[in-house]
Amino acid sequence: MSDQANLRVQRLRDAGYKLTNARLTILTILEQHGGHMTSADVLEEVDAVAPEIGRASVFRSLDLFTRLSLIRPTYINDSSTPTYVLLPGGHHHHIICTNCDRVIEFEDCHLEKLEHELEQKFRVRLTGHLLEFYGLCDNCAARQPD
Amino acid sequence: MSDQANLRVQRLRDAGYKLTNARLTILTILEQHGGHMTSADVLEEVDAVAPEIGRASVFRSLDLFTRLSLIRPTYINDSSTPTYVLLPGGHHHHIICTNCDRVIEFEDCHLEKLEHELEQKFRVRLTGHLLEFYGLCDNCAARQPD
DNA sequence: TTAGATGCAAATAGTTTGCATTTGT
DNA sequence: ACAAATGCAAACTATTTGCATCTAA
Repeated sequence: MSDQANLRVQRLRDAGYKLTNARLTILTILEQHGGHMTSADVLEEVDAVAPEIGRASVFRSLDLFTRLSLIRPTYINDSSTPTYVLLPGGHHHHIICTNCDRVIEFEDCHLEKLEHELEQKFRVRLTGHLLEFYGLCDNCAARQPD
Repeated sequence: MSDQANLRVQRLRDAGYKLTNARLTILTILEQHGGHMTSADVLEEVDAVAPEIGRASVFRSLDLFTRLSLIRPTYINDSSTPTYVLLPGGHHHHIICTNCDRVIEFEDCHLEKLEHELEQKFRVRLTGHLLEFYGLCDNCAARQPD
């Protein structure tokens, strides 16, 4: 198990939740897929790997992980179904083409400073963030000039 | 009609879409509510203001506006239902409490530079962005110490 | 030991589709 | 004039709930 994965398991424990087979399986699946899966993707993979785990548990786990800021639902594709994104300790940001739904990932910085400022200003405790830019990818931009 | 609103209408026209009553009504509703509405909120308001507009048109319009980067669906509350956020010309960012779902908005900067860098690096044409931080708000942080 | 989590299947939303009709340009 | 968009209602799909059973701590 990767360090990142251990960290997530730790967060589960720390928050007082049980480390069940369902939760561990789903977390592992998310990690293995690079952390970009729709709920349907997860359901399908769970069915393939551990068919004894029920639909409901998948949704319950995804909800829990979201509350713990381990993952974040976001609308990437056709909308209507969320894509869950792993929120790593580090950075994870998107450029989403609003025409063809292509996703470009990029590493970014400059946000740690802002994060600290916000924590002080609003007295919050921040555990993750997601930055998304929207627009046209190179292909779509070329085909659709002003 | 505000300048911002005019701008949005302009974007619709420019993209070659008709300026129908349904679209205009829905856009107006979004503007009037400060740009933070779930699909259910919009449906309800449409029903109150212009009951002749059908459900389907509401969803079709929200999809269109999303493709045009006028709005963005995001998971703010209980998940499962999207909240649509107006993407203004300016800034509009969130801190979302993953415990009580409170949303704190903040103005931000430092992103224009990054936006330009990304446009050049990936040859994309960006039209909007959304930055969200996740964690515990002051209330929830106080009640849930390490 | 026992509160918390699970799996199942049925119920509930939320969203999309097909098509005849209407509307903006 | 006519392609594009609408409204309706029915079809679909994704998600949630209730409850008896099981399990991690």
